[in-house]
Amino acid sequence: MYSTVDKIIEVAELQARAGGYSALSFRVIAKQVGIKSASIHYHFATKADLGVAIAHRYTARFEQKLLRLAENSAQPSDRLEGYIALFVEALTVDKKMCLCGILAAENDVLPEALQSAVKVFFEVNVAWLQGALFADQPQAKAQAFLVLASLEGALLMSKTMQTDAPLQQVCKLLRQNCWQ
Amino acid sequence: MYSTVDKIIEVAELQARAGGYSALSFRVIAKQVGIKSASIHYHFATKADLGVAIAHRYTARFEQKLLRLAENSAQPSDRLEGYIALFVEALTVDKKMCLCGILAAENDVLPEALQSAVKVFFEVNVAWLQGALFADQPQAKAQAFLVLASLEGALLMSKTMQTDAPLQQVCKLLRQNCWQ
DNA sequence: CAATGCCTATCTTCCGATAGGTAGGTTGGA
DNA sequence: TCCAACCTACCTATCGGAAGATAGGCATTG
Repeated sequence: MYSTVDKIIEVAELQARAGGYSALSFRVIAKQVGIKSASIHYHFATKADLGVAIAHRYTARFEQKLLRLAENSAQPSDRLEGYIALFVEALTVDKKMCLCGILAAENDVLPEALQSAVKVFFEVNVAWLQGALFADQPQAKAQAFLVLASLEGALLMSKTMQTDAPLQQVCKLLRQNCWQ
Repeated sequence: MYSTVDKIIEVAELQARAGGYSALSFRVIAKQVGIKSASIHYHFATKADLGVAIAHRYTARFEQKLLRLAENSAQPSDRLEGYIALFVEALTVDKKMCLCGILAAENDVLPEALQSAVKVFFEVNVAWLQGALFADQPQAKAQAFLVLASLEGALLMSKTMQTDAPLQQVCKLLRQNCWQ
């Protein structure tokens, strides 16, 4: 079904989305995958390599969803709804942070290659929001920043405050204010 | 001048604001303070105790600033400006994250007492924003969530993207949209 | 036969934590 | 006034464990 590499990345991503890069443990990942920790080094030479692989896969998946979203929804408001759903699902279904949100918080102690990978995630999102939601608007980029920042921040707050309220309320205001 | 305890908390806070709770190291803190790592245990029995102490001091300081801000500014728009400045300073002066922003990201792997301390920080901020900025407005709480979430998120993005732009643009939109 | 994909065993380094010691200051009773 | 008891604020030395990483071995597969 899934290759060992895929399983490693999958397990590692869930772990990173709970505790960040520093919470990644080869031994814990190995136990969950059903192999030995030394075997992970066969697929990923260093922990930094594993981190970058997780971020790349996460970003690629996100990009695919954005692509489909733009295809299936012509109206900016529908696209916003779809975009919001990505973050709401992270909280309610996975009950986890956005991977790149949590990695961004650790930025200062991340390997350089991983910092770059996280940066790409944000650039991709901002570019998409700018083009697919706010095209032709004078402050398109600022709007894009606001949508992404408020969703990432609301995710943080909802996790910590143990209630969906921050994310739900932020989404509500985004829907109201984005094109009034 | 400063007591050893104060120095420990100060150094630890800076460390936590760079790499989070898991990046706190008794040995590194001790070296910077000029004592031995075992001595920290005299003041803080466990790492969790130290973490809680940092969060408490951080929240207390923040509360004092909010209090002064409400005293010195009567207009909501002036208060927003002062509130925004707190986050802009964190990025441009300290070049660090908001402590509770970064701790919130690690929420799932934090000691329970520290989770609660971080939660209090958010509650304090939301309550202040709600009362001091959006009093009498129908969606006061939602507005408060949006301001705090977008600032925390923008801080994350600006650190990662290595440019002030996200935070600056988000601030600009907050100023424009909060009471239009 | 060689490459693939795992294994065991082990290394060094770092971690938080503990035990026990000590210098210096404070306090209280004779 | 003096001495003993105690407290404060460190110290040295060490513990057990977990971390990432490496070397080398051993099946399976093409």
